[in-house]
Amino acid sequence: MSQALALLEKYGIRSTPTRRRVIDVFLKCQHALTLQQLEGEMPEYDRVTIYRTLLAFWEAGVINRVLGESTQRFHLKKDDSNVHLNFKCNECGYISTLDAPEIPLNLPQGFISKHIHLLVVGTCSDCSHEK
Amino acid sequence: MSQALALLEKYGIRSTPTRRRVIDVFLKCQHALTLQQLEGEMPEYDRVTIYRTLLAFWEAGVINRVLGESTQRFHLKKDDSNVHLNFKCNECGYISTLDAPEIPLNLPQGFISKHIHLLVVGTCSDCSHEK
DNA sequence: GATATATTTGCAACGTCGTTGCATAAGACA
DNA sequence: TGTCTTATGCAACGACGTTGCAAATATATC
Repeated sequence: MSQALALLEKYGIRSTPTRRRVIDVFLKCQHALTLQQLEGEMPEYDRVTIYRTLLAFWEAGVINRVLGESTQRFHLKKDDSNVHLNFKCNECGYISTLDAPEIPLNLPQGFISKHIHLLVVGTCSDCSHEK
Repeated sequence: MSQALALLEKYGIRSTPTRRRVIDVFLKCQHALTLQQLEGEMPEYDRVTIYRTLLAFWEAGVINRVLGESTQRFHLKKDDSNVHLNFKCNECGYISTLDAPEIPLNLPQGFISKHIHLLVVGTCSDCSHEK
């Protein structure tokens, strides 16, 4: 069974061509993708359908939204951690998901943290080596 | 001299009614604001003018953008730290700027970090006390 | 203080993006 | 296979960020 099918089954989501295709694209591209990028990778599918597919995936917990960008980006969820670390390279623009460290948060009295979104902006290894 | 005027002078920005007003609004509201919220607070000024004012402030380093929201939010810069910590309350929706801790980032080889944006999502003290 | 120059303002308008409604097509289940 | 549920594609909307341009305003110079 394909990896895509296995994922859909794991999260209890109906298998359709669009959905299998979206997962394949995510598996192929290792960085976080915008809706537009997905459209570009699978032009035979409708924009709205991809949009709704992402919604369904998001609700089911298959993917994560990257916070920190004007246009939304998504990537397959790696683990169930509450800490989400993404790295945005200013040179190539790619957003990669990294393993999140423990964050020593010192929130003021009364504040309750549910999710921690970390976006680190800088230069990725590919781009820093090129110089 | 008003606080607004002092700020404008400090950053070498021309003083105009719009700009002084925008700063006053920021000083009054302690949380991060969207363009729309600013419009609401100063309806006698044009939407685009406020937009361009924010642009100018942003370029001059007067304000920071909060990353992590679909609609952009801005707040007066507190210090020159590279770590930006904002807290979004899921109940009331307000975004407050908190003092940022040291982040023990363990980036892979070759990654260079310039800015660290932290968005903590949860419940703020006001909303958690209400229950 | 008056004039010339550089910036800012307000208005109109556009493009992109996220989103919804609805009729049709396709998956699930008996 | 037939029925029911869910997904798809198309059209279209609204919000938001953005630009161009002419008029108004701030700053510099005399």
